[in-house]
Amino acid sequence: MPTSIKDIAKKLNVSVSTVSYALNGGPRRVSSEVRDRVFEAAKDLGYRPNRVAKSMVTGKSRTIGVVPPEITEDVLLSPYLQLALNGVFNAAGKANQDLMLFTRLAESMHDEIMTTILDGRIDGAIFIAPSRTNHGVLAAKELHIPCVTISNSEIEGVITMSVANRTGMNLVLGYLLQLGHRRIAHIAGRLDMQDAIERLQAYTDFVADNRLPSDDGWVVKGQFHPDGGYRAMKELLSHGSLPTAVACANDDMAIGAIRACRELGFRVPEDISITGFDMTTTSDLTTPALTTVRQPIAEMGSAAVSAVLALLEDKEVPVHTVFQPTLVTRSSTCIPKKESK
Amino acid sequence: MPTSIKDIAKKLNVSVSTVSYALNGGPRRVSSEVRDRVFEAAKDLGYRPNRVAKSMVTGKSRTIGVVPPEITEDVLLSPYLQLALNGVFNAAGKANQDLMLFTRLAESMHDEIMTTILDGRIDGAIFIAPSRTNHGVLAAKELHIPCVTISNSEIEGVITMSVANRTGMNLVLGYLLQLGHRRIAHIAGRLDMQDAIERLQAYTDFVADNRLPSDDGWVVKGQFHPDGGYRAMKELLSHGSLPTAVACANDDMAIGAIRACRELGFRVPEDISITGFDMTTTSDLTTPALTTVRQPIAEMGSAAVSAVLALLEDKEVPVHTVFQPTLVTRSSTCIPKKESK
DNA sequence: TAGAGCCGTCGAAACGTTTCGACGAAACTT
DNA sequence: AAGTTTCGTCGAAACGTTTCGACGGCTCTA
Repeated sequence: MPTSIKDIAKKLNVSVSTVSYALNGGPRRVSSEVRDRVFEAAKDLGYRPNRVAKSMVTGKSRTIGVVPPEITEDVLLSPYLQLALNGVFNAAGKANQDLMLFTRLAESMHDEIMTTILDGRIDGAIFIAPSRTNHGVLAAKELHIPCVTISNSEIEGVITMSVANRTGMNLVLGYLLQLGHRRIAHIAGRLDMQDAIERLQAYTDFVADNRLPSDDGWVVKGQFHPDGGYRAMKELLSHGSLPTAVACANDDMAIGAIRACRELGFRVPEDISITGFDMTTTSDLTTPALTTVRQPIAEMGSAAVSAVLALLEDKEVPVHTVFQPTLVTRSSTCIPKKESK
Repeated sequence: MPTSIKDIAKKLNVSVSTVSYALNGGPRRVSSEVRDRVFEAAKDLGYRPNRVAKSMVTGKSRTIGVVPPEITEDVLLSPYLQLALNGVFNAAGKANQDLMLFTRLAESMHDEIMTTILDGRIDGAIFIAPSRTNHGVLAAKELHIPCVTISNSEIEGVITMSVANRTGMNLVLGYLLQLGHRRIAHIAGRLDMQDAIERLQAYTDFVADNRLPSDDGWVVKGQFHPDGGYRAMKELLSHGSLPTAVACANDDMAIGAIRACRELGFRVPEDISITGFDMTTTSDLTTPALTTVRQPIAEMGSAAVSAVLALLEDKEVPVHTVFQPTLVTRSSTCIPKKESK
């Protein structure tokens, strides 16, 4: 039904190849007279090139696949994913690439994923925060498909854009220490994820290195969501020995933690300082606005797109690019009040 | 390079059609013996079906296009778009459809857009909150491509999922009135968008119908972003005659408005009640949490996906589906304090 | 003015599928 | 036992492109 290159050829009594050359300015020259007539006919007939057909012969689609962390209901509501997707989106736009968002990779196994991803619709894929056993990544790697992850779990041989987690954690802990805090607790993330592990480790090391008081109850798991943070904070506050500051492994949990404090009558930051990690768009909407660690996610998204493009051209790409986080001090932290040491 | 159906056929000394029948379980039957051998060979050779080739012959791609409002930097950071995209994403996953996110439709004109969208990669498109002159929508409509909008600007003949804006506004204004407010101001959105217009109109009518006091300075434009809301609120507060409540046309502006109040020393809600619209994920992170109007965006996304799918099967779809909003009362509103009438 | 080289054009193959018409062989009819 | 179905299979066309080899006609150059 839609007009094709053949229709133009027929109408003009020229060959399809000539039409193709004319339309693409393509690898052979065409007389300007014919070229003009081709364009005119194309316009008249309302011709639209069929990208699928083109893809089939060229093997390229000018489309990059994006795979969200683990596909469960409402992933896209995660502020972190929002940030990352936005970064990738902006960069893709600039690079003239569209994005293919995979929706059904959740429960699928290795084989099925390969089938879904590697079906020719995309040139390369970006995995956002895949778990370490993510089948898609493994599949892509195995088949040498251009594939980049925005993540802190390095998977051997997979191009990764990551953030210096330890640095970030040290930044925030150093700041708390400098304010005068010594009794610092930590709400950890999902410990099956590398980020959570690294941030926890940075905390443990920091406490040891600076000979800060520690307490078994001061490390609580919060699963990276607000509710987890909320519960973790309640647990911390019901504990005998109270910290003066709590460093959370991400903003979402910090938000939950603040809510828990408020409910139990603790003021933030006067009674207890709280910090986040990620600098999501939500982190300055809370009261008080969160002191947090900014990950340059937009830049990472952009770098990921560039990396996929470079891989497509068989260029060398460094396996591991580490981005430096920065400290963002806002009002959820202050000098601790003097009291029972 | 990758193995194709032909390789399987060759290896097994059968025809490609037989292999295709075996793999797809149809449309013709294949002896179970051959079928088994085909599957085995497919596995051995690491066969992955090529979706692009399939698309070319079937003309279908099992992919739905999603077009964000107007493509400028950082669209994806908008909480409203996040909500809508999430709704579409969830529904698409359930319907076994992937999503194609268009990144480069911003400055393009009519023709170019048609070329980009209608190039065979998608079966249908969902436009999220397109402006009334959106070229893509017009193009899709013109060419009878399955196309659905999630929007309140009805475009003639285009399937639309919208929210009853007036109802929503009446809900929130009615609530304020019931609390005892009579001096109510409005921060309006971008008046080139239908939502903004309808919400403003609902406000104007409500004020007139209930004979509420009104004031020229009580309707301020806020452009739908937090900064706009912030500036609008400052303007309102610097005005001689103060309202006791401000109904904002969306949550983002309400967030800005709250910040402005705080900076100028007004307490929310004690001195001034503030309401939003949309119930974005951010609306309960503010202090106080926003009283707002919930749009069932997830449902709308889901309905949009279903509609595209139905259109693809040539089913009839109602041109206009209106969803009912609900009032969410939280703590940014309270009874006005008695003072100078 | 003959040979070389370039130019513009054509026809055909290729990409990986799906599906239709054909056709023998086997399985049912009566 | 002859006719009719059904079954499993094959070959080929089709989808809309790109691009390669071929080729005739020009324009150079010597």
